[in-house]
Amino acid sequence: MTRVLVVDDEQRICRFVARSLDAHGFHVDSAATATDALRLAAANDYALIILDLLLPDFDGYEVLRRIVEANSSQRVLVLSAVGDVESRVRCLRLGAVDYLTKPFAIAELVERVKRRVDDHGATSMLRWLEAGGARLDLQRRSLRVGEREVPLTPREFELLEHLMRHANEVCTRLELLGDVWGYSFDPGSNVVDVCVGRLRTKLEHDLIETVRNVGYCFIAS
Amino acid sequence: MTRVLVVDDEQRICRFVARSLDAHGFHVDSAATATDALRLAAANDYALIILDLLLPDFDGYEVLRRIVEANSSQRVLVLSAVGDVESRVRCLRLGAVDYLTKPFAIAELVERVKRRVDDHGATSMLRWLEAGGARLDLQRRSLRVGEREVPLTPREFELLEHLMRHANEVCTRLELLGDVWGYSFDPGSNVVDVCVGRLRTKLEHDLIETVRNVGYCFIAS
DNA sequence: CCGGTTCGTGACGACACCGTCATTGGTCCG
DNA sequence: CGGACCAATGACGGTGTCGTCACGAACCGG
Repeated sequence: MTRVLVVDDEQRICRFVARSLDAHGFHVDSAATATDALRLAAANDYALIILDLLLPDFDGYEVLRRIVEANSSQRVLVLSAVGDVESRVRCLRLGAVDYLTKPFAIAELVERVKRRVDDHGATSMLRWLEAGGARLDLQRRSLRVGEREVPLTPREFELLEHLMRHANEVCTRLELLGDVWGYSFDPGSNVVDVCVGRLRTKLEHDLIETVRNVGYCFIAS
Repeated sequence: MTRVLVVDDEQRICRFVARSLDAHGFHVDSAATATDALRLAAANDYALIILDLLLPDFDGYEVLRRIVEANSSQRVLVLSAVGDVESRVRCLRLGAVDYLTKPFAIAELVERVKRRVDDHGATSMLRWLEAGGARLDLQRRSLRVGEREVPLTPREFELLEHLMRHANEVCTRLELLGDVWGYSFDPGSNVVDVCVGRLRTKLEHDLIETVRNVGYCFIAS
């Protein structure tokens, strides 16, 4: 069973989250202090660690740093009361895979956990992603569609990587803005649409489907 | 012992290369046809395959494609009589790790084989490279030096990656031009020097040493 | 010490990237 | 059918990247 560690000093939240994840088939451990968290993280192999930044005995960033330093492939989802951009980028730079601000809807947390756990297998470094006649070379950051080699800009690459990693799933604009652009807010423009448009002309088959009012979806079959 | 496969239709070359590599401590298998090569590649785990593009029974590019397709982490060094740029980039795009034109000095081949074999362990996807107080994040393509996060341009990243992967070894300009710029010729300008210069200002400690008349070397200690 | 070669660096310009916006085209619903 | 909303697209410009070059500094041999 997939193991997940929840780190939060509030017993209430810990139990709440644990119960919800448990109901979705995860095996959940929990820790209320940084010391416990680090000990458990070192002793077990968790698919994901859900880490509250506010802990009694240690600075949250420091805990994150140590966890990732000890095991660089450890995936961490940060929970935080502060939602500002600096904190977000700081965590992502330290190696977190996602960042969610309190208060949060439990449904969203579960969704994100599922997604990040699924990532786990895929992220562990394949050489390329392949779907629908398109092959994305993750090491060379290039795209081959059919027999032709198509150059991608960095942004286009990151966007396409995200879409292909979640092939056949709908990715919302906000999710894309967060994961590809690093925004935790809506810039109020159509950046995503434009970038998707540019990708489409390069892919030349309609591999990216638009889901009205929601976002986009890469069609794998 | 490190296993290497030599694929060449000329018996003479096969034996010659095999003997030289054997003398340097490699366990060498050889194949004279594409069919044999594919069979052996599928059956064994080679640290490196040295592949002549000119084979009696198959197109060399096709063989390369199949080898890499069957095992995307298989490293292949291409030997070829044609030295033009198109062939080179085509092979590298298909997944080759190096490209050497015939005729070649056996010493150079041995050197390259050693280097590419050493790569093997390092390349198999660490999260980051760390040396001399600098940490290069291979997934985020960013650099952390001390406590500061320094942005790198794509070129700078690739150059620094190469230098750090071969820390404490001298990298010649030609080697860098080949591996980082994809040139198989000398453009007759000082691109490398300029790019190294830009990197140095970002690293801020003199981690990159210049080796007069040869090239550059990243100092790890 | 001197001349030649090699290396470092600042300036410049071409070009690509990418976010914005306005306009057009599509879709849904009353 | 018409209006409202949403998505697609072409144009534009700011900004960053990167190769080139020229000039000065460093180095080396005689």
